[in-house]
Amino acid sequence: MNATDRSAPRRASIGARRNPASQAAILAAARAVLAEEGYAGFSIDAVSRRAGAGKPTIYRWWKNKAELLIEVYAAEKAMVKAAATGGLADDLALYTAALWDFWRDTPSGRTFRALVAEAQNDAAALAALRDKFLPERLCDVRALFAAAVARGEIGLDEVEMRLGLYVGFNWYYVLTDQLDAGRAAIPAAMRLVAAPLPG
Amino acid sequence: MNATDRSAPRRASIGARRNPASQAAILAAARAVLAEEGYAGFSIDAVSRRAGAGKPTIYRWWKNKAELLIEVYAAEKAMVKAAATGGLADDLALYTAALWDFWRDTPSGRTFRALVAEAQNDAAALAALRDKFLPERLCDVRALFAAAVARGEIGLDEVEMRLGLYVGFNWYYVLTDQLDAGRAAIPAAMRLVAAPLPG
DNA sequence: TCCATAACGAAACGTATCGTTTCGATTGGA
DNA sequence: TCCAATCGAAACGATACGTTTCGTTATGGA
Repeated sequence: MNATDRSAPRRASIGARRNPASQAAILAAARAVLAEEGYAGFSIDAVSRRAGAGKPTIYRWWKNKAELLIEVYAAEKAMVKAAATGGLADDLALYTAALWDFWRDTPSGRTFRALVAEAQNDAAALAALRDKFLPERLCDVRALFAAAVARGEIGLDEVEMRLGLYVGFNWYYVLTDQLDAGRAAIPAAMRLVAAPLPG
Repeated sequence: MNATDRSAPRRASIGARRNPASQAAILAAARAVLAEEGYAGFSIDAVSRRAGAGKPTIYRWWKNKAELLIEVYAAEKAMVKAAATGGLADDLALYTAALWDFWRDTPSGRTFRALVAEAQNDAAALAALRDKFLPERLCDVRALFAAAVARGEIGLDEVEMRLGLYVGFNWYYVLTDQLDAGRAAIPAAMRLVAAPLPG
């Protein structure tokens, strides 16, 4: 039983308004639980215990588990930077390698996997993943594609299809926990994603 | 409460051996629960009630939820046939369209999504998905790639990378419940998956 | 200055799930 | 004949969910 590692700091009420320290403590606890136990151990009860916070406090800040997961992911400062070397394939390969490092070196990979799993449980979580989380996360990649369109490398009407291939490639390897094994395939795969349409 | 829709057939013991009728009833019940409620409602208790079977009987046949899920998927007669028109892109496009129909028209899409979600919960489920379920399901697609290698369309050392792109493309659309919206992108995406490596 | 207001953590609620165990009844094979 | 293994039913203890209640705390408006 190491659920009580953090002796509860016992943040008392600061009056008739929500305590930001509670929110921060809950986010940190959620990140820690995900990092140490993965999605299997990620329960509201566990986060509550770890944060020394009451469950009502959690539900006061987040509607459900999925929303908490999304914010945990977002709180992890996205160190994934979009490169711009001039070729879409190289840009994507650099970006993807950085993303996979990010997934491997932070709790974010596990958070992401938890989010996808939660989305299969709960329709609201799926909607949040598809319509809110994903568009935000794909912003940088979309910019790379847009630049390639501007350079005439690919057609504008091909962006969504290429994006589907790109996103799926990432999802497959992270969801099957094969980021290390699949790493070598990144450059060639990105060359295909960026390749001119044959025919 | 429609959990007791099926009035329990009450299959008594048939002696000192397991009753195949129980296995069949459990599989059918599992399929029905998945079809009607999705992964959220897919609990051992629910399947047990629906099948009119005791939970110990379920655990006598299957080690855990993931194994039951895998067999539910396998029991759905795979109507996805591999085509062979002579070109990898066309073969993949035909196969993928059939697979997506299969996912849409049977409980198999939901079963698959449940399996992926379960794999994020349970390490054993992930191992079963990656090392047992996936290789079996990818057999036909691998044959298409192998034929393309034999024809000289693609290199043998590119198969795994292309397979990663192919599988991920499918996963992304089914896991985000966008099979209908993504359908139009199949042919072009498969042309890329089958395209010669540029550079 | 006073006090209604709202958040706080703790605890317990009822419901649900898991995987296991116990039970009496059933039936084939040794 | 009787042992053995299965059957469905029921209950177990543990855990999780999301909610409610409780006594405490301190702010901010009257």
